[in-house]
Amino acid sequence: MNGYLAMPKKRDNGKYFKIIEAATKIFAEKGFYQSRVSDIAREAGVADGTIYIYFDNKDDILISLFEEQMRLVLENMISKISSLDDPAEKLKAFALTHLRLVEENQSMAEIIQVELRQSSKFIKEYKNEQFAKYLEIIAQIIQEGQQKGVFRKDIIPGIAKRAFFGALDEMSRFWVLSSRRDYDIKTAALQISQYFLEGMKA
Amino acid sequence: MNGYLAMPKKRDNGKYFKIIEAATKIFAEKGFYQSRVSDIAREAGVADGTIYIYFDNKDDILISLFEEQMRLVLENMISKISSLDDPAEKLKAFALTHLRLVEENQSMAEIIQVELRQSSKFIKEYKNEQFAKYLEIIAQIIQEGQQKGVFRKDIIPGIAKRAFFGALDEMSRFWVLSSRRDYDIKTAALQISQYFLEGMKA
Amino acid sequence: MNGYLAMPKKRDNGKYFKIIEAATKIFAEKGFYQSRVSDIAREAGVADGTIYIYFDNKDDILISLFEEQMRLVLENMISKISSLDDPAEKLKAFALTHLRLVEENQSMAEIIQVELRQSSKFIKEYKNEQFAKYLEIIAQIIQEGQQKGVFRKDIIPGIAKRAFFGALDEMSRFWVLSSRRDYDIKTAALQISQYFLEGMKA
Amino acid sequence: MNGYLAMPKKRDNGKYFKIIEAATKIFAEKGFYQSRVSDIAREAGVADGTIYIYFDNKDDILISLFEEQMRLVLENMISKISSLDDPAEKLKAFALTHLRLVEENQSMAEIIQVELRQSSKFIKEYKNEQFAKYLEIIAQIIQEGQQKGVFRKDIIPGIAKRAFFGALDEMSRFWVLSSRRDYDIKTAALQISQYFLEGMKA
DNA sequence: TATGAATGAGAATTCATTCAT
DNA sequence: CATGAATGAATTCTCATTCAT
Repeated sequence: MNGYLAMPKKRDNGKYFKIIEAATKIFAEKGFYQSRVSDIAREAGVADGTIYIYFDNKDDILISLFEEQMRLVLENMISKISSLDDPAEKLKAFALTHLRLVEENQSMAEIIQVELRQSSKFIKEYKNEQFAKYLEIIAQIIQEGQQKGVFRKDIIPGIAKRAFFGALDEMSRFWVLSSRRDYDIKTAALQISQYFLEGMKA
Repeated sequence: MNGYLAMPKKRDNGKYFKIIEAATKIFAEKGFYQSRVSDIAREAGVADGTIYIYFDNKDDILISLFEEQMRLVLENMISKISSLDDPAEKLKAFALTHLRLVEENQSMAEIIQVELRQSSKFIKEYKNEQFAKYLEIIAQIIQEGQQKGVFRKDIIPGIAKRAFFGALDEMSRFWVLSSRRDYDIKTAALQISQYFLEGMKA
Repeated sequence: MNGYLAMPKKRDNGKYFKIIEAATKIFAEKGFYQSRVSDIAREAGVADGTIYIYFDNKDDILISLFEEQMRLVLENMISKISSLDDPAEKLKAFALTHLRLVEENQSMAEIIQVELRQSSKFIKEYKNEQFAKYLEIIAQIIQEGQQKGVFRKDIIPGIAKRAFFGALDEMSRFWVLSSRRDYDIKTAALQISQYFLEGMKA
Repeated sequence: MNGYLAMPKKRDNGKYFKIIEAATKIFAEKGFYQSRVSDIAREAGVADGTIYIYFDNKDDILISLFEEQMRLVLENMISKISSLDDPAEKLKAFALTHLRLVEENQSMAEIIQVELRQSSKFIKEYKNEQFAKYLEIIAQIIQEGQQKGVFRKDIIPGIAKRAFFGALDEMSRFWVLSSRRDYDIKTAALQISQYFLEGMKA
């Protein structure tokens, strides 16, 4: 059932995901460059060499981990959003869902924030399509709002999507990296959505 | 005005800054971990060993580079803001100045965005102190606005400052990393300030 | 008989001992500080990195080499001595065995004499424990002789053991370092034992 | 008055000896290879480069230090011995003087013991003539004793000189390296001389 | 498939020595 | 003579990756 091209990795037994999980933990703890392949192997309970049966190299672990996770995140987000009609509600839902995902998945969030989204090595060489799709969800909400006449026409979706994502992202970075939690998720999600909703209101 | 203690070891001749400049270029090009100390030395036109007369180790180059730059950025931003009265104008000025600094100083911006986040915990934590000061400028503008009654009282400055910075930051990350420039700086700065100004208007 | 904990990391194949042997040769030839880890690796026929699978670092090679050898030397010496009854005969046997061990194991002897003394304080202190046991064999012979009434009671074993060992050691140092051999081993062993036996006779 | 050939070093001001003194302290503390030329320079209160005006290189410092000191030691020892007639008294005097010199000059003693006499690098390349002269003093005492009929004829001076020196040396190594002092110098010197005197008595 | 010992290229850092001032 | 900043060769150790078992 798995297409050859779309799923070139061996995933028969659980090892592929065991390694992904282990890498998620290790990368989040120490960062990509500080993490040793053998650390991941130990954490996953496999031999060093086994990693290279499932992944091409260390870079590939990071990218696979990211793709794997982003697929889930995108699915999750789309299902949450698509059941709603009102663009304003969609935006609020996006904010809340995003922050919740970060909270439920701290390690992954830290990796995406620190290692992957910002890593010049990867961001430059690796065409980050998953992330672009994620941003595009926001852009679509905004465009929909503009078509429905609830958001101002002069809002530039290409700017607003980044601004909105950046606002959420900075907030979650703070949480992820500082382990402090001054404001609860709902409050933060609401405040941020509010700034933008008011700011973009027609 | 700079205290003796804060002063880097030696700056007699221009070597200290020549190395900082070289490192800025190299780090921006290849990333911190991909950069070799000898790359920096070659770029700076000094011997490898000379680096270690002016810096303790590779990490110290990154930290010094950051400190050197943040001093300028903070000074610059404060001088731009303090000449204005209206909190709304201050926020707009912050946005514009921030994006301009990024543009004028691409390599440095890239390093701060990309490298300082993936570096060792020590550096991350170190960075946060300087960075916190920068964020605090925004918080102060917001509080001032609330006191003057131009911003809503229910805005939480601790959230808003991050949201606003994150919006700008995401925008500039896009520029820095993608080398595309779909929107000009003024447009982006205005749009982003506008979202927030409208969103926070009393 | 050897406890698990005292056992070097891995000895599956002969690599551990191949490296010890290679190091013995190289250290004896060039001295500890003049020897390169890669020299040892080449001599042992392994890759540089392989050394670090079996040893923690360069110092650890020297320590292991010494420990490995001292175990043999102590066992050897004790078995030679314990079969004898007369303290005078024991002392002669000690002298002869010591000089023979040195002769049969020139490289090792040179390392113990030369390198362990000039190495870091840690090694010096470490060495003393094993070495103390060796000296104690002499002290016991002397005490036994005093109890049996064949050695004078005013002999201080703590001084005599060092004097006797020092006499042998200086003799063997001469051999080891000079590669001259003016006197044969038996002659030297007998002369030296004689000085002391006469000197300590009751 | 200083012959050109015998005294090629510049010693005008006190710098030459200041450096020798500093090196003596530093080498004794950390060992030759662990000592940095700049450590010596700092200790001597001169610039790094100044060292190279007075010495050819780091090795040369060690050798010069040794020669300088051995000259004094030899002079001292010869003057002490030559005033005595009885070979037995001479041997006792040698032992006492040797141990006193060690005690009065701990740093130097440690260097001679650890760094120079045992250092394969130097001992092999550097023809240690001063040390040979020192040993020869002992041999002469023994030969004199044999001629006077107080020492047995079958004593081999070439062996006995080393045995006697080795006995003293091991004793002093113990003092120098362990910083313990279980027996006072006179006791040790007397015991050791006694062993040999009795052992060599005709 | 799975293993993990072995590999060896690679990189940060040190420090004896030089030489322009 | 004296200085000490600059040099750059040299060396230990790491770690991603391979491959014989």
